[in-house]
Amino acid sequence: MTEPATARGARTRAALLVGARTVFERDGFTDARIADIASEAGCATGSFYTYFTSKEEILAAVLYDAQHDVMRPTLDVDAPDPFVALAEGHRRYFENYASNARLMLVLEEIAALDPTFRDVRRRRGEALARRTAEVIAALQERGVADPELDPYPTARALDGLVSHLAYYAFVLGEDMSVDELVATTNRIWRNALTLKSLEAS
Amino acid sequence: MTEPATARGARTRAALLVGARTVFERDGFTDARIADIASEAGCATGSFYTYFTSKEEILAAVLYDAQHDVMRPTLDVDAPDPFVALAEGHRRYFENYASNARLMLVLEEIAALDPTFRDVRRRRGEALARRTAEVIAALQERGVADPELDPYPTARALDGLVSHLAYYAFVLGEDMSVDELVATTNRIWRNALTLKSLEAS
Amino acid sequence: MTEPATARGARTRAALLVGARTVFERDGFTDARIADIASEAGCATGSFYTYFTSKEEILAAVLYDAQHDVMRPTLDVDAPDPFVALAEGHRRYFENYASNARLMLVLEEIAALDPTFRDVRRRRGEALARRTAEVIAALQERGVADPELDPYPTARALDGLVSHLAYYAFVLGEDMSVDELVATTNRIWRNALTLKSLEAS
Amino acid sequence: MTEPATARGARTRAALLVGARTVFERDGFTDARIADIASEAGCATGSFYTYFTSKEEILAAVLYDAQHDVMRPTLDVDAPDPFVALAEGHRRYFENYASNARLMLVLEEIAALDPTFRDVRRRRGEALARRTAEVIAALQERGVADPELDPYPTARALDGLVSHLAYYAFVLGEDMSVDELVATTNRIWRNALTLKSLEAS
DNA sequence: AATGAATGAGTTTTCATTCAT
DNA sequence: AATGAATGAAAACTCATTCAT
Repeated sequence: MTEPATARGARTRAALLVGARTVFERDGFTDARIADIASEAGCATGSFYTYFTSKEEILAAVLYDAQHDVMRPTLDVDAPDPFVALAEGHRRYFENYASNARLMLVLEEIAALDPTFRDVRRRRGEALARRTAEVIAALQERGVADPELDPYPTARALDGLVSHLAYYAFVLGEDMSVDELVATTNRIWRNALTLKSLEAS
Repeated sequence: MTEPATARGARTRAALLVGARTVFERDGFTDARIADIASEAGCATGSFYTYFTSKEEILAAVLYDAQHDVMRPTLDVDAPDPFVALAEGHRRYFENYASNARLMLVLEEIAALDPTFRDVRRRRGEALARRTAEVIAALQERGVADPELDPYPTARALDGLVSHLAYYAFVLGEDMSVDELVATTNRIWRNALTLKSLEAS
Repeated sequence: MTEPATARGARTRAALLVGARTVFERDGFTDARIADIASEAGCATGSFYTYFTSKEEILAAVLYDAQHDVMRPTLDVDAPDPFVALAEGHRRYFENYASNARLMLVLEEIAALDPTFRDVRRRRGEALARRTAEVIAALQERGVADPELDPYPTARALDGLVSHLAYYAFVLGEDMSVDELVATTNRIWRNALTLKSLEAS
Repeated sequence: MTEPATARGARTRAALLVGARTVFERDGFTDARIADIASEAGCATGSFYTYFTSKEEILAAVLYDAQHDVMRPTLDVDAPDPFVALAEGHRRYFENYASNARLMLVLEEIAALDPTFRDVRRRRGEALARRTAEVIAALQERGVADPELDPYPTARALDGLVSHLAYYAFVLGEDMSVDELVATTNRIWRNALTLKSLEAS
C-alpha cells in the first residue's frame, strides 16, 4: 500500500511481513487473524493498516518475498547432455518448494479462494510452459527430441508433473527424497522427449 | 450423522445434499453458509443439524455423491496396444472432472484447509499410484515398458501429470479440449513408458 | 427487512423499535450504537440484524411510527372564517412536534447526513406545499385571498415559517407556548394572504 | 487554540482552514477525517493539533470565516418604500447562502450534533429577531405596519421563513431562483406587515 | 514547528449453533 | 421432524490522538 517514509516505518513493515509469514504458515490463510499478525510483529492492530489494506495484500507480499514457484528451465546448448541442466533446475525447484512447503499450502488455499490469485497462477503457468516449450522446440531442432510432439501441450504436461510431485511430497507428506524426485522427473522427461530411433541407435 | 428414519426425513436429507452442492459450487467452502444451504434445500436452518453435524460433513457427502476423482487405470492384457485402454480411462477422468469442475475447486479448497481431507487425498493418490504401478510392472513384464523405470514413482509422476492438466484446463480455464488433453497425455505416457529400442525396431 | 413470521419475532421487532426510539432520543443518530438499541430491547446484538439491516433503516421505521411531519392544511369551504381550520391544523402540528421534539432533532441530523433522507424531506415539503397552494388558490377563487400571490411559492414560504418556528421553539428551546405559536402563525398567514381592499371594507 | 508565532505557522494554519473547508464541504462533519484535512492542507496529521484542538474547533473557525448567516435587516427611514431596503438585505442573504450551500448543510449537521453550536444558533436567531423586531416597531410607529402585530414573535416567524426558503432552495435543491425567492419573501413580508386599511386607501 | 508512525479502544457485522414451540 | 428466532463470540476495520525524532 504506502511505502514507509521513515526507517522506523520500514522496520515495522518488515516485521509485519515476517509476522505474517509465521502466522500464515501456522494457521493458513482463512484462520490467520490480522491481530495475530500484528502482535507477532510486535505492533498494534491498527499499524497493520498503515502498510497493507488486507490479508490478501500482505499474503501476496509474503509470497513474492518467498520467491515461490521459481522454475526456469534452461537449455545449455553446448552441453553433451541437455537434460543435466534441466535436472538441475528441477532440483532447485524441489528444494525451494521443500523449504516453503507450508507456504505452498497457503498458496493452494488462496488460489482456491480468490480468483485474482488463480489468475496469477494461470499466467505464471502459461509463462513457464511457454519457456519450457521453447526448450522442447530447440531440442527438436537439434534432432534430440521427438519432432511429433507439440511443444506447448507437452510442456504443460511435463511442468505439471513436476509441481504435482512437489505437492504430494512436501505438502501431503509422501515419502520421497529430493534425489528421488529429481531422478524420477529426469527419467520421465528424458523418455518422454527423446527421439526413440536416436537413442536406440 | 443420523440416517433418516422416515421417507420425509430422507427427502429432506436429499434436498440438503442438492442444496449444498449448489451452494458450494457457487460460493466455495469457506463462503458457504449453513443458512444458505438450508434455504436452498427449502427447509429451516435448524433442520440442517438433524442430518449433518458440520459443513465439512455435508461436503464430504456431496463429494462422495459426485463420484469425483475416479481414475482407474486398466490394462487389457490381450489388446495389441495397451495404451488404448489407458487413454480411455483418461478420457473418462477428464470428462468427469470437466463436469464437476466447480466442485473440484472446492475440493482443492478443503484439502488446503482441512488435514483430514488432505489425508484422504493422500491415501487416494497412493491407491491410484499403486494400481498404476501394477500396470507399469505388467507392461515391463511383457517387455513393452522400459525395465529401468521404478514403477511406483513413475506412476506417481504420470498420475500427477493427468490431474494437473485437468486442474489447469477446467479450473483455471486453460484453453484445451478433452481431445487435446487425452492426446497429450497418451503421447507422453506412451513415450515415457515405452522401451525405446523396441519401438525403434 | 424481513417481516417476522412468528409472534415471538413480532415482539422482538417491536421491542427493537421502542429501544431504538429511546436510544435515538438520548444519543442522537451518530452516537447511537446498535448494541445499545439491542440491549435496550432486551435482546442480543445479533438479533438486531434479523429485522433491520442498518441504523438508517430502523430510524426510518421509528420516524414512520412517530407520524412525524404531519401538517395537512384543510379548507372548510362553508366556514365563515377559513383561517380557523388552518389554525387548528397548525396547533395539531405544533403539539405533535413538541411531543416528538428529540426525534425531530434526530431528523435534522439524519437529513444533514444522508441524501436519501434529504430526498424524502424534499418530496414531503413539495407535497405539503402543493396542498397548501391548493388551499390558497381556493381562497383566491372565493375572493378571500390576494389574487396577486403566486400560490406555490407563497405556500412554500408560509409552510416554512411554521416548521421553522417549531424548530426554534421545541428543539432550540426558544420560550414560546403553543398558543403563542398558533397565534403568531395565524396572524401572519391571515395578513399575508388576505386581500387588503376586502378587509379594509 | 494557539495563535501562530511565526509566518510559517500562520501559513500552515491558513492552509488547514482552507483544507478543512474543502473536506467539510465534500464529506460533511461526521465523515470528515482529521488526516484528510491535514493532507488537503499539505501538512502532516500531527500538525493539525498545533493549531486546533478538535474538529469542532476548526469547523467553528471555518464557519466564522465564511461569514455565514448574515442577515441584517435595515430600515431606511427616509425611503418612500421601506421594503426596498429589506428586500436588498434578503437578496444579499440568499446570495451568500447560495455560495455557501454545502457549508450550510454542515452547519445543520453540527447544530444537530452539538449543543454548543445549537446554542450559538439560538443566540444568533434571537439577536436577528430582536433587530427585525425593532424594524417592525419603527414601521408601526410610522403608521406603516399593523399595530396589532407583536413585533418579536412576528420577527421570529418572518426571519424563519427566509432561512427556511434558503434551505429548501439551496440545500435540498428546490428549483427557485434568487429573484423568485426575493420576490416571494418581499411580497409576504409586505402583506404580513402592512396595515391593510392604509394600503387599501 | 513539523513529521508521520503507532496506538488501541470502539463498533459493526457475520454466522454456526442452540433451543423453545 | 421441522421451524425460525435468539444467541454471542469473533474479527475486521477506523481514526482521533499521542509521541519520538
